[in-house]
Amino acid sequence: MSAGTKEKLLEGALTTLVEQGIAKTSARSIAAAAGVNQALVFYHFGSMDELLAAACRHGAEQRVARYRDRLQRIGTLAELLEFGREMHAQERQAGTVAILGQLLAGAQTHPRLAPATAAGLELWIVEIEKVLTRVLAASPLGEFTDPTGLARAVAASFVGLELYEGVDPGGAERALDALEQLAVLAAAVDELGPVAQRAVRHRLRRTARR
Amino acid sequence: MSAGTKEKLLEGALTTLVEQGIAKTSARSIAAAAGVNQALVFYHFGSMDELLAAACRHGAEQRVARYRDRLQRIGTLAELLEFGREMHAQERQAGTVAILGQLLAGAQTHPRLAPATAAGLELWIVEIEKVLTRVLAASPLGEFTDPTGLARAVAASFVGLELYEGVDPGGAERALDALEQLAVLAAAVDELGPVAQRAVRHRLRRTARR
DNA sequence: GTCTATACATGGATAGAC
DNA sequence: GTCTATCCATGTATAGAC
Repeated sequence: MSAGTKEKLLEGALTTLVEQGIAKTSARSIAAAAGVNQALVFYHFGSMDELLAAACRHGAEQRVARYRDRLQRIGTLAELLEFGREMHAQERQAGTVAILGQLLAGAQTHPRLAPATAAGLELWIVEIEKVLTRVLAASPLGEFTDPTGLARAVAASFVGLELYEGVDPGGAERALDALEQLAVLAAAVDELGPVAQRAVRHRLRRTARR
Repeated sequence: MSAGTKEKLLEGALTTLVEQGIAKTSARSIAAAAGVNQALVFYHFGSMDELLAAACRHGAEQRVARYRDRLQRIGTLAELLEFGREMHAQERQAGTVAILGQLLAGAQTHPRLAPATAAGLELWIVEIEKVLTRVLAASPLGEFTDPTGLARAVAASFVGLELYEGVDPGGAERALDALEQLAVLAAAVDELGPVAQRAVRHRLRRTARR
């Protein structure tokens, strides 16, 4: 059946990206991972470009769907932090971020792959942005932050951290801890008393002009 | 002359990584970029692995050296921010971050490349860590931050942002702006009056336990 | 839709002349 | 140290039988 094979190839592409990296992801390696004949890559997708582009979209949609509902019910920075840790652990194990890292690296010099990868990443970014917008609007920090930009920064940074983890797991863990410490710090500002908040705001308004 | 050819190959490897990406970086493409014979890759370096590892180290040392002195004279978060912007613009143009992105992606599934890439990144991290340690020690934020972890987070995030920029330049610019806004915010806390600082500290001490 | 076979390009690596 | 030539593996893609 066609749908079965197409699906197998999409999944095969994703596992190959994780296990072999973009440099060794080929029609043959994908077909082997999918357990199907190599020629079927071209029958179903026409070219490697198209298969990788489709796999990127497929993988991102599949994964983002797992969190959409839950993210919608998050209201505070502290809640977001806790759930973010959970998501991060799950997606790390699933290889989602590793896939994005490999595709992003490949897309740098591969015009056909770039828009597809951007679209895949965008699926994540949209969700992050929605939560951040909601959470920051209810915070004294809202006035000084840009959820649209921050969502993109968060997504890109996670990819960078995942790649870093591949060559220095200890360093990456230390980096994640430091960032979380920073986020906890921001969450603490949320709960500052009104006098202190006013003082902080006043100072920020004077300085944060750019 | 041997030193000349070795150097040419190292430089050729770096430009090839930027222009073609890790997936299409080969002994032939590097030799072409270097303007030397393909067989010389193996005469001088033995294998592609070794050449890439050497190129990574070579490139990082060369680039980091440009900033070491200047970074040593930076004393405040605001100064660091301004100089960081300058460094970022220069290194982006030189392709330094793009190279690290490609090597990191390749290293994920390439045991021999991983330690070399980690070492190259570490050269940058060490410098960032030194400045951050100095700057944060003089700041009320010092008590709540970990320069070692932050330096790693900064380096990894920049790689992620660079990769993201390759597929969505507008989004990446927005992300960088948002992060800079955040950094300016942190710099503002540095200059808070003593009363407000005490209030912030008090609150943070109570919350930032992890 | 799927398989075998195959053409044709590219890449890693070595041998041996210069 | 450098060049030519070459071997062999891997990769993209297509043709044609089933």
